[in-house]
Amino acid sequence: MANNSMSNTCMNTLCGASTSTGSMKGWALRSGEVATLCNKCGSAYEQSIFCDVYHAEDSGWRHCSSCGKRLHCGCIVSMFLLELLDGGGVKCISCPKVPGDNSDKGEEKSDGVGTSKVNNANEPQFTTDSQSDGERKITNVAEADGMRHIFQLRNGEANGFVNQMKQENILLPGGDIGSTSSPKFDQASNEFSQPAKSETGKSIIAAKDLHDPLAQTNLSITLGTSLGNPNFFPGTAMDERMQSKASSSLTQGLRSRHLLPKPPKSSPPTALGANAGMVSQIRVARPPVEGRGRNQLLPRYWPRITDQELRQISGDTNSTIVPLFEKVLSASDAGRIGRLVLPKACAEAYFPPISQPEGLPLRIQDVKGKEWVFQFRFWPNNNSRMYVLEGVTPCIQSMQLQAGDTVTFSRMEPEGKLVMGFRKASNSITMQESQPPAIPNGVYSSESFFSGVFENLPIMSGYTGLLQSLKGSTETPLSALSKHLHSAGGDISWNKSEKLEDRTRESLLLPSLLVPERKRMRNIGSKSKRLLFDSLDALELKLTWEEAQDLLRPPPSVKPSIVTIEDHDFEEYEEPPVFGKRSVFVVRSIGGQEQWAQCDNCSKWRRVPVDFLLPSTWTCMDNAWDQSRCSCSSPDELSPRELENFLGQYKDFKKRRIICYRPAQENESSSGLDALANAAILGDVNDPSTTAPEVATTTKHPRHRPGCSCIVCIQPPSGKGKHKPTCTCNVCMTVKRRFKTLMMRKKKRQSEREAEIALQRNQHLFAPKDEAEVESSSKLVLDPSENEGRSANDLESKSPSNHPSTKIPDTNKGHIDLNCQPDREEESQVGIGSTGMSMMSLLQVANLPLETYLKQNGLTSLVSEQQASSASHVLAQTGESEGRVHDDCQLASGGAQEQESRGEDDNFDPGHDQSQSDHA
DNA sequence: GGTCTGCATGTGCAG
DNA sequence: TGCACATGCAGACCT
Repeated sequence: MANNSMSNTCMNTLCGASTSTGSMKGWALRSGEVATLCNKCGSAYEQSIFCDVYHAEDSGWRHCSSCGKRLHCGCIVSMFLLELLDGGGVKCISCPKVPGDNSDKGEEKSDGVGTSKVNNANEPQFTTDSQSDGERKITNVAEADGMRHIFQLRNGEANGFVNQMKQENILLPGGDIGSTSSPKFDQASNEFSQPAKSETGKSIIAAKDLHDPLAQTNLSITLGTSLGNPNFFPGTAMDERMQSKASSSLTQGLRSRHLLPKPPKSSPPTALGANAGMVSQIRVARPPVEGRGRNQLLPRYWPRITDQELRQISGDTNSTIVPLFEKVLSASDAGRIGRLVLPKACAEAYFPPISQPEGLPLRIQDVKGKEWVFQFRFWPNNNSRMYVLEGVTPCIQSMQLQAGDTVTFSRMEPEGKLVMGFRKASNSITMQESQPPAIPNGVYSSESFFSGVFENLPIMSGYTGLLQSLKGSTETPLSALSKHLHSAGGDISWNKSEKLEDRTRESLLLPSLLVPERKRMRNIGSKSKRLLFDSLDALELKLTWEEAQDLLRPPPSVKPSIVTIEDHDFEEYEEPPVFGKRSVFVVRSIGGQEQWAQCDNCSKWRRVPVDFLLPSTWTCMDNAWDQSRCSCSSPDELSPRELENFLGQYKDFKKRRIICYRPAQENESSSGLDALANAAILGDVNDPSTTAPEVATTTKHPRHRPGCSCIVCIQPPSGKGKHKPTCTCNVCMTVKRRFKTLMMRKKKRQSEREAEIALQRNQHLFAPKDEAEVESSSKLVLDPSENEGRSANDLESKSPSNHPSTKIPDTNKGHIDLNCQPDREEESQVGIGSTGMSMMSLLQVANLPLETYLKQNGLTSLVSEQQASSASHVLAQTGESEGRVHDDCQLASGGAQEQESRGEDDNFDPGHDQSQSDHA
């Protein structure tokens, strides 16, 4: 047998081990499969190439059970030819269509293959290998034309191509290889006279036809595993499906060739064609050649490696990187179990064929050059196989990967080494900010593909990361983004990306950008219980009470009724508020406040009147105050630098908010609003040290009107210095008035408690214990006036768990209470009367000067605190929120002491009061 | 008790 | 409807 005499060299050119030295090891696998592994270098992709070498004479060649034609096995060509018979033996699949072609029967001449693959009319047909070279003409004219076209196309690179074809010929399976030498390769490469080459050429053409631009790419063809390791499962017929699968693998392999680094002009004809100019930068999924069967890789596994990344990963070496596939890590993959489930198609296409569940060790190099050995194996699963890589935990940990991240498998050519890259999938703005800027990370910004290597990714990676997240290039968000990019004039830079990011993020997470992320995340857990939810996203979505309040707007077309309380006008709406659009307030250095709104269409920022309440949607068209900027086509009023500064500080605020939010969450002794209310009353909301001095942005309180006494609005104006204790401005007066109200409540509760204790004491004296308890409890329930008179706080105070000193904010804190009743205060005051405390006396107390009251109640410390802590600078609304956040943080830790010092101040129900103010 | 291993099972998707 | 695959689970094995 000619091929037995052949000495082959390991395709790893750096290895060079040859069969003659015994360095090659092969396994004849089931029914035509063969796997080889170089003992020296571990390269394991040559199985299809040298299969005839490693097959025993008896098993290396099969004869068709029907026609007796000698069939090759386990090689690329035979993928299309071999049919495994249930009863044993093999059969060339062309037999039914080309019967009686026994010309090769018994012939041991290594013509390679029974290439009499008969296809449908649309398929190129090739003559059988029994034909002479002259007869081995391509009968499909179009195909021939295509081949000529290839040569013509490659004419300028003829030498290189021929060389490549030589290389391919070397790699090509079949008897040709086993029995021929390089001259024949040359001949073959020139004339495509060899069936194997015809087959390959066909594939090339097919690939080329579909990926024409790619066809101009580097055709440094190196047959990868994809070309030669179809798994022939026992008992499975090589039906059309298998063919297509094999074809898919083949075309994938061809595709891989086309994915080799190429001139920037070459762009895959993906749906991103519109972005062809950016294609070399954009992370575009490289689909398998389309139309080559139903079993091509699912798009989710298409590698999305930019050419630049390919060049990067290949580094200074001459190696080329052939992206094979990628996979988003599932929780299982990234878990401690250390098993990475491989997509079946990918495993069978790109990894060595394995016939035993034990599989074989696979050496995979990571992007840092470290080599890992994983066990590539499978489990039988529902008449199928489930391929896994075992022992990946160290590698996963080394790369610091987690569920949702992506691992990418590539092959380094010509070494043939498998390379495992990764790409982080973090989508948090904070995470991104925490990363070095060169490796912006995040779905909205960028990602660090092969982060160990691509530390100097171009700024474009911001978009590529985003695009990467958009699985499948045809998804609408991608198009939208593409449009956005184009609308941005193609000025793609990280800064731009950042701006986009800012804009989107500030727009409360642009849904269109969230959608693909969610879609992508479906890969890691389609089951609801498996969905991952980024904690910081959760944080983003978690609106605090006051944040939600910030977004509330008076209901449209509803006129408020004005209620005057203590010479202050309050708007009262019968309809519940609606959510409005977030805006940004800026305090100009020259003085004065500005409100800025972002157009929902073009994302440009427009200046709007300070007192304008933005509706839920707002566009430039609605900018009635500046006719020069009432269109999206109008330029930004802010210079890029101003905008950067403008948004940068807002981002800082958000970052601090996130940081602060956590400890505030952990300490529930004082809710944010509670703390804010107390802090506002004490006037220390705006600690200059904790707020942005000049630009403090947030939304404006919807009810913010002169005289509004809500928690937000009562805060002292900034930039005007501290208020004096004797200040009688509205703000100070409101603060004082509300504090008096607070004190009144405190007094009322004390009185009620005393009265209650006295009552119980009396009941104990004049009634049996049980009866007294029943009466007492029933009185609480049955006596509506008294029950109503008892505030919720009072009732809560009865509960041991709600002891004033340990009171935990009720569950309504942090939530919007749209149903609060403005007259509740009155009810509670009625209740005060019922407890025996004179309303007149309370009014007297209320009319006392605050300082007098405080002194009478031993709260002088609060006086000094209030005087010392008046926040003096203007609060732009973000500053308010920021102050709140900081106060949340500060009060979360110090809230207990503060509450303690304030006695029962914590019984002040800010939510109620807030709502009351709002409704007042 | 923890970890590993092999297999089973449920779910979503593609054909 | 079948397949792919994420994950559960039970038994074996290890510490």
